[in-house]
Amino acid sequence: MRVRDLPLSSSVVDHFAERGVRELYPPQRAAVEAGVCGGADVVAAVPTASGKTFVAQLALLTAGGPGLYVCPLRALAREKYETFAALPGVDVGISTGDFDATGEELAGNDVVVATSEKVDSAIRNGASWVDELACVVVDEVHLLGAKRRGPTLEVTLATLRRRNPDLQTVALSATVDNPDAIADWLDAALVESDWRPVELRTGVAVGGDVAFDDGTSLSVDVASADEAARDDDEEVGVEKNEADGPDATEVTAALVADAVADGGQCLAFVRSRREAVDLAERLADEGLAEKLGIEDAAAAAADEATDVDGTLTGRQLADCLRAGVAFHHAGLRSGHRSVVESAFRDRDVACICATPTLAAGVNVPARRVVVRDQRRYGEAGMEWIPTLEVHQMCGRAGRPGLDPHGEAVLVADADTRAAVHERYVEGEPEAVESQLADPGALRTHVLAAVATGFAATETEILDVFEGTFYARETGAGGLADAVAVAVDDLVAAGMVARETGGVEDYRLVATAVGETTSKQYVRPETGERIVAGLRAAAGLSDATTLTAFEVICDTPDMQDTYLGNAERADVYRFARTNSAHLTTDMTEPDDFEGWLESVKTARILDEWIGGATVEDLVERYRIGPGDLDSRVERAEWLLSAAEALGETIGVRVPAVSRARSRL
DNA sequence: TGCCGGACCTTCTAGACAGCATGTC
DNA sequence: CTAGAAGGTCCGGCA
Repeated sequence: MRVRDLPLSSSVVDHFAERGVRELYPPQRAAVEAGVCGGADVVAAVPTASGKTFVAQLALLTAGGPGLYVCPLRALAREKYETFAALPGVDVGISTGDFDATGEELAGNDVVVATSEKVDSAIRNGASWVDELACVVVDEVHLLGAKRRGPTLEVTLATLRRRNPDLQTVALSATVDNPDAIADWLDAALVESDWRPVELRTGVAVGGDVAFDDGTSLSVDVASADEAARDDDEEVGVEKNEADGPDATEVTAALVADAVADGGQCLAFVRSRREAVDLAERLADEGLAEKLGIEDAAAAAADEATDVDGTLTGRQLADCLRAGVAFHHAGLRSGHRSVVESAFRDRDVACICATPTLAAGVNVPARRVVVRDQRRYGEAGMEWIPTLEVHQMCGRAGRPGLDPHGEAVLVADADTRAAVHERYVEGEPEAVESQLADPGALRTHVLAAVATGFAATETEILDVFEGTFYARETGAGGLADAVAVAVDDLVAAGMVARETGGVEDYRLVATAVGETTSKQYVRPETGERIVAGLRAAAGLSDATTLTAFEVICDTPDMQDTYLGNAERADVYRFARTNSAHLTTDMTEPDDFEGWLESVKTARILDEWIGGATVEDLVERYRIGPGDLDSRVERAEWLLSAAEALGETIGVRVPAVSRARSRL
């Protein structure tokens, strides 16, 4: 099947031809046969890099009306915005929290790219363009299984489809265990495929020996440092059994060096941020830049990193980059992240050592992917990383047109080899499960349904949820009790009121506070905490910016910052000496630990507006530069929500405005 | 007395969405 | 209930 046979304008056909796209990939053909170009609802569960974006473009271009492309990450939204904007004759708009593109101007676009939260927010704020859509494409739908963000995805999609029954829905998913359930939910045709443009082989490494799933194998020389270690073991005797091979880090280093010697780039995934940095520094000694002959470009990338800031992290990154290596995790500022990402795409970096950020983020394909750690510290101690996640890491292997094939290597030892192979090489990815039943998620979406006027009774709320993945899987009835609880909670929180019209006949309406809470896109618990905080602050004789920060940092919408043992006493003392400026009685909070963390965050933010530098704060409070940035960003948002809430309850706290303007 | 090595203890752990008005190029 | 790596501390042995 050829591109020019599709119902596309000749300029669009030319556009694709210029990029070498003339023939459809098998999964793309299957999507066309399923009717993406004819307005049919389609779910495509295919690997990353198998041409999902093209399927999205087909749907959007042939929809005969405005289209919406929903994706989970702002960085992804920008990436897609650029590829769509390159299409001839297509007006594209972007709408994410960090990107200016105001309300009604989106109505004129052929395609709008947005995050799911932004779409949800647009609906809550009554944006008109969402009702005029002819087509919605949801990228990474499997994320509806995500704890916090999954529910908003499914409720948003359900609402969109309910308000616009003719809406064409195209959902793109990673390969998961139950794509049929998703297709069934959307009444869509299912296209399933594990075809990839570049062959991918996955293997398990024990010592320097890798056994791939296609029967091939590979041996790399692992540094001799571990030989000595093995001698030591013998002396100790039975203490350690000889099954313990060389160190996983050494194996990883050898695998990276091997790929680079062959002219290929590598991605190495590890468990924690610090280990990503450690690995990168360890690899910096290998002279990878020389092996790839990229010294000059690597030095240029290092200079770019240096220009971002003078943080310790920035200096470490620059040093690594100079040696042709980089690390990547969420503690990096976005400036550093994009330096690393673009340097890698330009082949100016041989290897990135990363936490899972990179697995789900922007496109950074490599010749070889090494997954050093398959277990990670989680809620229940050491947990196996979900198969889906590991597959997404592995899926980054293989650059179309550049690599003969992609290789994914899972580093194990003799003890774990079988388990790793079974779980990740043979094993199926997990099924996607709805998280809507979570009480917190339900509260916010029940409030949104009431505040927007879509529902005025519990029955109508259930109607809204009827189109949800949860309802299709479990039956909407399963939600009835939980919704009743959510309504009670919201009434108790002063977000929703029952307007009685008869004995059993009452209507649910959002209170003024409930309405602005929903429109400001904060969770009900956050709105409640802010309202209480504002009232308390108004009663304080000396409310300062610290007061404002304490209130917004004590909400579930502010991420908490780690409070080390050594710091605890210090923060406690800080809280005591500043108790006149805090809205919380120190003997009161039932979650004292959590509150102390909030105080720490508030203190950081207060010093930030007081003129402290990133370098200083990062060092003194042991947080990543990127963590500081994201907290500042959130504080701006929450302070504006606090201002709006203050206005609706008629309580003015000047310190809030002061804090906000100084941010 | 001073240095070094090792047993033992302590610390720490992935990621990232949202509002809005005003100023600036 | 379940881990494991890195860094710090303290003690003992040795020159």
